[in-house]
Amino acid sequence: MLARLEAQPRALRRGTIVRRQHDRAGDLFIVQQGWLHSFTLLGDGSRQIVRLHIPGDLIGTSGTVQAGAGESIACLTDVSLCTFDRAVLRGIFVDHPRLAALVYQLAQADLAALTERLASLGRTSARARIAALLLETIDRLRMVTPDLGTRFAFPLTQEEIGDATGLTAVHVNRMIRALAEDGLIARSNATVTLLDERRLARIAQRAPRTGAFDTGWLPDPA
Amino acid sequence: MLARLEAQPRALRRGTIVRRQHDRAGDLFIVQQGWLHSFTLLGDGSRQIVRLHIPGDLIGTSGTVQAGAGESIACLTDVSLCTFDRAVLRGIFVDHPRLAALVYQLAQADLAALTERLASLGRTSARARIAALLLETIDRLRMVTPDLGTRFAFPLTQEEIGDATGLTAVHVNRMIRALAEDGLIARSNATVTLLDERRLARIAQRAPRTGAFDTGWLPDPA
DNA sequence: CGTCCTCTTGACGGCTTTCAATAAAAGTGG
DNA sequence: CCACTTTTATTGAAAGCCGTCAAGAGGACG
Repeated sequence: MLARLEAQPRALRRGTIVRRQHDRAGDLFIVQQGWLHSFTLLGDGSRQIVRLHIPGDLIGTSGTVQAGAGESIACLTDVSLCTFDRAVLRGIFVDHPRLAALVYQLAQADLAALTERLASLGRTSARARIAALLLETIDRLRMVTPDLGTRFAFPLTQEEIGDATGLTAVHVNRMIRALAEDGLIARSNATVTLLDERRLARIAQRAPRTGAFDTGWLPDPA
Repeated sequence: MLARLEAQPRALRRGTIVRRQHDRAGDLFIVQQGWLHSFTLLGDGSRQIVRLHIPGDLIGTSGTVQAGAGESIACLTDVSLCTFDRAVLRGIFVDHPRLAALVYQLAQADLAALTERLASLGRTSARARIAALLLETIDRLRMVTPDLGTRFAFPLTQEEIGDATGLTAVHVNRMIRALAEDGLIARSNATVTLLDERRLARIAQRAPRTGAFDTGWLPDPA
């Protein structure tokens, strides 16, 4: 069933807008390669990046509630994307209850991530927000690549980092630079190395991570 | 099926903590009366209120992903709460696919709400955040009470409003007071009246609201 | 009737934004 | 592979929004 969803990938260039806020949005996507971000535009034109998407993510699910998408989705890098209609979701809910419950768990995981980001934007300093963004990102990458070290590609401009953390690009620059001077991170090209995750976590005011998905309550495999 | 979930309500006093962050959390709740809020505590002790819960809400769903709850839940007023085990959810996914899809839509609606709040905290002023909180609240109340006017009970202290909007209680006071002086809202006791929703929406930098739930893709009723 | 919580107000300081200018890097077309 | 353009990164100075600190008033509750 899952394999069927990942048929016919589509190739998209960096900068491509996959979906625009308020578009009719019946499609879902699975990211096969590359990074994307979903974002909202406010009345004054400012942008808030809500979520980063990496390979393996199921995205575009907001179209399952209301016909109009609540957020835009765009490519941060060149991307390979698999598309399917939300009618396929119906089939999953009808014929594959365990898989449906897993999809539900994905939504709950997204909620948990947004919860954490909300606390970061609402209650922590610029320095803390950037540390939190880096830690969240490496954590997510490690779910896909468990043997990932402390170094990873991070294809965001400082302006995009600002839009993700609620800061200006100028201040992002100062804070990143300060983190580097303090020996907490190192940068080269679009790659970041976390030199002291323990201390970064403290700076980010991070609550201790909880473990893996709990599949105990799920329906039995069909 | 739904009626079965709302059996045996439990009465809780204002201030009661229903669930604590990192607790084992297998239960779900449906709010029958009263308001609650879910929140996270950060490393430095500051609090971020993530979500307000009103009668009709299905809450505590984060426990369906990981054994440890990611957020705490507490009562803002005296509350009447219906509890059921998440094993019941399994039954829904197996035997009631349409209902399961509706539960999934609820999670997506929560995601959309959090998305909007994230943009509010990340990209708007103190004045805008408070306007946004009031508008979001009245919109949600209207989903349950369509004939609600412009006046509603709002049982949050200014400190709690601050924790919801990422501001200090002192500054919340100044902004609320300013909104009242500008003829945008009126207050008495724990009740708020929105005097000019159009202008409030502009101040809040709000994206235009999208319509009702789209149930077109859902499985047919059993 | 006292205590605690909540609301209110003023002064001051700091973190972040804004404005502006330059350097460096990346992308483009010849 | 080289000019040229556009994007991105970097740095400084000044202003502003919001936080912190402090103190007092009003209400709720026991």
